[in-house]
Amino acid sequence: MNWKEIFPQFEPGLIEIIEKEAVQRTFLAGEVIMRTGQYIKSAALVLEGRVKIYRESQDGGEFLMYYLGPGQACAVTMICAIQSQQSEVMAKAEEDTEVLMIPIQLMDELMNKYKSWYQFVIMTYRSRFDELLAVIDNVAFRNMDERLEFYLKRHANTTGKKTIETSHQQIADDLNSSREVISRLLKKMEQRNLLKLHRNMIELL
Amino acid sequence: MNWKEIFPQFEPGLIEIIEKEAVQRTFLAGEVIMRTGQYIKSAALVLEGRVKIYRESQDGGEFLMYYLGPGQACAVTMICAIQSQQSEVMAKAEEDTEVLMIPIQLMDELMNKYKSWYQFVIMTYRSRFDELLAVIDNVAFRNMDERLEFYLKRHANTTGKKTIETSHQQIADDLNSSREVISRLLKKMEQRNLLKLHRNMIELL
DNA sequence: ACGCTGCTGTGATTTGAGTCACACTATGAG
DNA sequence: CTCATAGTGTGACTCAAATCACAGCAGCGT
Repeated sequence: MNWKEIFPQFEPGLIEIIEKEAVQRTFLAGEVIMRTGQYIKSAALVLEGRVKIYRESQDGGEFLMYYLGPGQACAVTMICAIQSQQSEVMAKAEEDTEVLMIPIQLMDELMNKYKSWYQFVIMTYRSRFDELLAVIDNVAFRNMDERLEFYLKRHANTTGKKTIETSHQQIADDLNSSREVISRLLKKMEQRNLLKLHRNMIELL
Repeated sequence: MNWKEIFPQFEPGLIEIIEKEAVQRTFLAGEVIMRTGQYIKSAALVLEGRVKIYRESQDGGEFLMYYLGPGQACAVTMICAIQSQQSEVMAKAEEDTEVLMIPIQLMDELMNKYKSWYQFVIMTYRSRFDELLAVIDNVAFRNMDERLEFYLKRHANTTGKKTIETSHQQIADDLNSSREVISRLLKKMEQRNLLKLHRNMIELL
């Protein structure tokens, strides 16, 4: 996987230094890329696949915040990285995923020297911030049925497919709800002809 | 109000340019500093007073995200400002407040030229991000009673006082709940000797 | 003093969502 | 094929929170 095609905006000097210092890694579907509390030693740029970013509660709850696709990076990681702090979130590979790891010691230098990197980072902050605001909207203002609808649409958007291959239990976990509630709401949506239910798969209409 | 004392870390060159280009403004308690959807033409640094940052829902709900005190700036504003976009949030003066407005055209230049500004901005991102994560934790994982406790403690922290001068209705609005629920929960907390209720005032013990 | 108006207390009821209990599939391993 | 397992459907119940409906009460203007 050639990462230069995914970040065509990067300047030659930047590409050179990344080439020299960064490491490319592969994670299998389901593998945890970074856990809450772990010290961050590099910023991760996603090249291929999909990464889920979770917030964890004390009592084992996992609440999905957003997805990262190719060309995206996790703002939380970057912000933590800059100050070499611990991760506040958990990152998990949803599919087999390739990631470019950039050592945090480089961050300051890259920010100062390379306009394209600076802009990439600012853009990342902006878009992750927006996602967080959307998440807050959902949990603060919306009921479960609307949140579920949002979840399904977002999933479809990030994959580009109109089918969602996952169990009701997984959806319930991501929304910090319970399986029965999700099953019932999905049933209702099926009756409203918004989707069609299959085993381990939901087809949007 | 001399802002240089509030930002002692700023470099001389930075101070000079701010002195020349920035505008100082006063807002009265209750005044809206920035509304959702408004185009942002400057980044705002709080010098004195307290600012509440809200997220608004379509149907008129106002959900409190966090407070800004002296020396703090709103990350949302800055991020929007850098890309000259519309505000995603509403900012309201909680007390009489003084604010330093820095035109957005300067942002890029300041970021590149002044290390102290760069660090201030990164710090701002970091701390606002953390606050947002805390907000998400609360609405995603906590019940109303715990959220209320968090609300009161945060209010006390940002003001430094152990009394909170506000109505139950205002608290309910900030938490996107209803007045009766808040009144009842407060009553329970009073019975547990956590606080004492007065008219328009809550005394923490 | 009188009467508003805004703040607070409290019961009754409703609703959304979580929990419990259990039945019924598909699917895949052996 | 057969059994085990993971996924799904559904009713009954509980609980937190929102809503409805009032009733006091403090403070203020006249």
